[in-house]
Amino acid sequence: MGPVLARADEGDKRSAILAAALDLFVERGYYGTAVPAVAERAGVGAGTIYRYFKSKEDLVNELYRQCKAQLSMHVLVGISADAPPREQFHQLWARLADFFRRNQGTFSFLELHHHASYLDAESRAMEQRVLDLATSFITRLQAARVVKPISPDVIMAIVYWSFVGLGRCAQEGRLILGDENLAAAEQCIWEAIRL
Amino acid sequence: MGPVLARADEGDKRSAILAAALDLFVERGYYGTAVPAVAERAGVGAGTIYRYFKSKEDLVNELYRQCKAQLSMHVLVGISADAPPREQFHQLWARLADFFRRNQGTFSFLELHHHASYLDAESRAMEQRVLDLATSFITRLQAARVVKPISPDVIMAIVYWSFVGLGRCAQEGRLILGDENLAAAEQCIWEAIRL
Amino acid sequence: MGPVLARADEGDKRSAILAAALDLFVERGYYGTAVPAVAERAGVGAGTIYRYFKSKEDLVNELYRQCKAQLSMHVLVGISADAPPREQFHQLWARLADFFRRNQGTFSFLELHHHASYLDAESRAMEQRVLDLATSFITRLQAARVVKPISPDVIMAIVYWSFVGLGRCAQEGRLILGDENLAAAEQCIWEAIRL
Amino acid sequence: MGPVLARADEGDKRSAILAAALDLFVERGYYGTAVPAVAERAGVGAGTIYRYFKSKEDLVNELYRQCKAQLSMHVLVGISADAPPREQFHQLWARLADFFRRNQGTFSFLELHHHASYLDAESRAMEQRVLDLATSFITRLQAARVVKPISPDVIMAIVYWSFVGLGRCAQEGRLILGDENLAAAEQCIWEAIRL
DNA sequence: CATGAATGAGTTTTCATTCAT
DNA sequence: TATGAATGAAAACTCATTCAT
Repeated sequence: MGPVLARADEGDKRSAILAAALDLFVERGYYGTAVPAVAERAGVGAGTIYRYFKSKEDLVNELYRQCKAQLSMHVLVGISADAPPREQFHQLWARLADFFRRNQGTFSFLELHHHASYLDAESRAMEQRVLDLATSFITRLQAARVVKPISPDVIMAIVYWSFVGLGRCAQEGRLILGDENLAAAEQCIWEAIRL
Repeated sequence: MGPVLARADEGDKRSAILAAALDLFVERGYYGTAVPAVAERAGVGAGTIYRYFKSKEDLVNELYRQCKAQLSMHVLVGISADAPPREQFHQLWARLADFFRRNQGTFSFLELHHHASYLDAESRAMEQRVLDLATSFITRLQAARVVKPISPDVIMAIVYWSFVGLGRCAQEGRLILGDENLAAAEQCIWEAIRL
Repeated sequence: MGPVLARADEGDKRSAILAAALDLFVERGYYGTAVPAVAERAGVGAGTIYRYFKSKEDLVNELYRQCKAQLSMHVLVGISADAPPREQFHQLWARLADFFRRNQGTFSFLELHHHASYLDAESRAMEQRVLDLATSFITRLQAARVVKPISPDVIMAIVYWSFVGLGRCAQEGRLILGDENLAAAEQCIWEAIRL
Repeated sequence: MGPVLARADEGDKRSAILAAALDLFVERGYYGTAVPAVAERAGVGAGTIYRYFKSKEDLVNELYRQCKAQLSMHVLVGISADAPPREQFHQLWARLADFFRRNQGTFSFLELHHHASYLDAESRAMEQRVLDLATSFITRLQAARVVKPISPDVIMAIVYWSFVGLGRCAQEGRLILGDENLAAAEQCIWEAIRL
């Protein structure tokens, strides 16, 4: 077996561990999840996890960073900055919805592990970078006088956490996050923030 | 002394345990909090907790129900149903803010333990009752044609979770939840939901 | 209330505790029985037990001695020494059976706590006294050349433990310890030991 | 090395735990024996016991079944069914004595844990199988008109429990279970049951 | 590299005993 | 005298981590 395949295998194993950890951390929380349980679901030996991650804490932090990067890539990067503001907001909302539909686990994980005590400096730093990205997006719309000239954090909280709330309702089965509800919510939130 | 003081002492100890558990569950989560740690912070022996609560799970459920009741009492009960709709919404928002300011721990606890796997049937039932109360409040405003005629759950998610997001930003220090920001957010959310 | 009644009450309480302990020790064993459980079944406060007994170990030892005394009084004392030997043996057997029928709990307790590690010197001494009594009874029959001239302990083991075995079978429901089986067993054991 | 040695090691550890548990359960009883004490005597870590046994209850049940199987194999299986009845009984008695001499702990354990509340259905079932085996042995001798035609359970109780009693006396040091006493007791019990 | 048996510190929970009332 | 709430030491059991294979 050549080194290419070997590296692919390595990647596979690492990914399998991260995927298994994601599922279990969402289901049972960080402290509620045993490392051997992650190993079993990933189909690897318990010791193998320690080849790829220094500790359980390291694992959850790596996972957090990966998920955060995925979310911000998917949602924030590449929105057409020269489209009309309402269209930009529509794109943002649609990307959030798309990400949620395709990566419910990732979304739940991020939300449940928000600001948890075991997140390290690097994870906090990455969180800050994403926040900065989001803030600059809002500030641009405010500068164009299409979004209310209030604290960008207030705008951000409203947009992001409203969506989180909708996601939770959907997961609890109290709401179907179909096109209709998504469109209605989008319009609500737009009216909330537009000038 | 008489039984009055004795009962007060009993209540004191029970309350001390609940208060200590609230703090620690918010800081470290349910699985991350050891029962002796709760005991120590409450200033009682570890065994004493089991006089008042059947198990750690029982403790977290009792706490959940107490907090949920407190929140819904404070926020939903007693809003003047005959005031103008905008005024009713203002009262709701002000009560949320007031509750948050005075019971940040309670608020965080409820939000972190939302739909956790260790919540029992009774806690779920209480949650449902509070949801029903909130839904009927929204439905009334929709019937009066002052709130958008979309799924009440969407309205509820937007109002409640926007506030949760603001609370989180405040706790992380990214936002000061003063009168100005609160008023701005209130106006945003009103514009989000009003017809 | 006069001292007479008070003392009667005291006796009642002590007896209630001993009776409760007997039941529970038989059901769950010494280590398997909690002192508060004894208190509850006896209808007294947990602390009260420590007015009458120095410790759990003291309680089980007092109980052991009381039961042992009861058994030996009932079975060994007062057998007509001048009756024919077969009649003496019949009396012994009938008394054992009678005691078992009327005090199954006491009988089981004695048998289960035979030579347990928590029995103290006094209890062992009482056990020895009862053994001596039994031995002298057997030796007398051997001197009269009606019982086999072998070690009295062998005779004793056969008589007493055969009866214990019958009692156990009865308690497990595999045998009804009625007149018929008792008479049959008596005749067997007599033939076992008679010269 | 190969899997053969590996498996032998596994078996060694499991056996060490069972042997340690046997000793301690005999000395202090089930509830009186702490799992870490078993671990220490077995020379393994406390957690290791839970690799081999699901719980303390599982451990005691496995041990019970193993001991019961050993006893019945040793005593009941392979008695020459075509030897003269008195010789068959002699073989039985000699096997009991031999088993006792070589496995005092096993014998005591079985006797102390007879019908204990923590024995599970499988253990009870195995006990029943052994009882059935013994009953059929007795019934055969009764059919041949060499043993008294009374309830086989009475016969069994007399034979087995007399031996138990002798074993106890020996363990307490009140009796030496040498050839002489064994032969005397054997003759007694034979006279007890023979027609 | 990968494994999973082994471990002991840490978890939840129980209980013998004390002591304020 | 009687109580039962309070306690902390010790129980059963779990799990992050290591290491021999």
